[in-house]
Amino acid sequence: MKEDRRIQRSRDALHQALVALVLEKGYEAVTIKDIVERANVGRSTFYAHYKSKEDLLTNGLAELRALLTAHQQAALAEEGDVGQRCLGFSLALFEHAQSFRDIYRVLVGERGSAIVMNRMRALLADLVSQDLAAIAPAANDGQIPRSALIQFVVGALMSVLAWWMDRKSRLSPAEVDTIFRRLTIPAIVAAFDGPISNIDSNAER
Amino acid sequence: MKEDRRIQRSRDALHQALVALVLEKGYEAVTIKDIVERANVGRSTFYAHYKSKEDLLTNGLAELRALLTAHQQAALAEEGDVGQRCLGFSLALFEHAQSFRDIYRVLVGERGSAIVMNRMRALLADLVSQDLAAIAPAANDGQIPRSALIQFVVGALMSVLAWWMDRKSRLSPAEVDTIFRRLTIPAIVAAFDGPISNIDSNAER
DNA sequence: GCAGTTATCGGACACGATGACTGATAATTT
DNA sequence: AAATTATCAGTCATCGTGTCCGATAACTGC
Repeated sequence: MKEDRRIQRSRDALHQALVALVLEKGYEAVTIKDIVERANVGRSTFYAHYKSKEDLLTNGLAELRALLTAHQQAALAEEGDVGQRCLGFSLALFEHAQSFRDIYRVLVGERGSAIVMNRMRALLADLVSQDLAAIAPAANDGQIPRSALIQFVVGALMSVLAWWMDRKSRLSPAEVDTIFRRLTIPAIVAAFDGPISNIDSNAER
Repeated sequence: MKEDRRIQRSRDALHQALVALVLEKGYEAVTIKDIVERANVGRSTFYAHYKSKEDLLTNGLAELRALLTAHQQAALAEEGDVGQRCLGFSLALFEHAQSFRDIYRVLVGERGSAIVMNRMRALLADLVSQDLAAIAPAANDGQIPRSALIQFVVGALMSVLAWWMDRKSRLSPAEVDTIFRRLTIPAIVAAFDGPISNIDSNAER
């Protein structure tokens, strides 16, 4: 027995309505009344499926998570030197972001909410954490706590992503990815290296 | 004629109540009723001073802005090589954050609000922008847009700050600052350098 | 197709937060 | 001491939330 078609239609409509409305007014300002009116479903129907506005959001994020982890696994499986495999999912992320620009602006951009962004942050932190674990399994980081490095990378990633989304820059996903990697990889390398006394003389290994 | 002492008392009480409540429940969950009850202030009094919850918040942020810009100006005025002047305000920021841990957890941490964090982000972006302008006045960045670099640094800074605040890590401001700089400075250097083909051979200048 | 299941609808309800308004009271300033 | 004015308590209309119900429609499995 498949899932009732009515259920799919309602859920889809609600998800789409949420995204559209958050882009217009911001997450906090969106009311459930707004959502059900935009989705053209009855009020009770909403509560039949989701407990609250946040519940609806959480549900929508599940798909994204699955998609990104799949991309990451694929990237990790491929061959290449550390500089290529490290953060291997970033290009896929930027490409995915371009395809679903609207959703991503809600996830990382100015119009997002603390709740949404925290969810996204946690999701990316998982990815980065696994990625770093695959690159440098041991924990002999050069005095820099692993968790700090993870948060650093996630923050940088979300910032670059938000920067790209909010401005109308015509950069391609590959170009943005290049920017991100050129900035981030040196930081990761520096984290794994020993102490650095000066900037001008870096990476003598 | 100075400002009425009753006004100061009311405003102070409201500010303190807001900070305390946000730390307990998160910004969104705090109601005006909560605030006036905690502050022991009449409901109408709140509306006599502030238009809304956000208005109260904005008012509180003004002081912080003044304090941080002052710190930055002082740091920029001092002498030293690029590695020292660059992001010279960061240590002051971390020290300030330790002194006002409660407030900063609202500003950058998990319990903060999108509104507050966006304000904080804009504030830091101004500081970083001026800082980078002082270091590298021209705009011949190595293919990396200046605005992207600014957002990158701000995101990294807020992430490290949030990481430090949210965990109970006993690190001193100086230690956190070292972590932040060791990660960020290489990224900035890489941004100003020419194209890099590989990670292992970077900074050949 | 038909019968049984079930999602949806729309209305009603209680509840809590908001923001504005009032007159009386108390504190402060000059 | 007198004039000013911030504060208080209370009231009011409005809005969003979350829940419940019966009636109606749509869907599924046979």
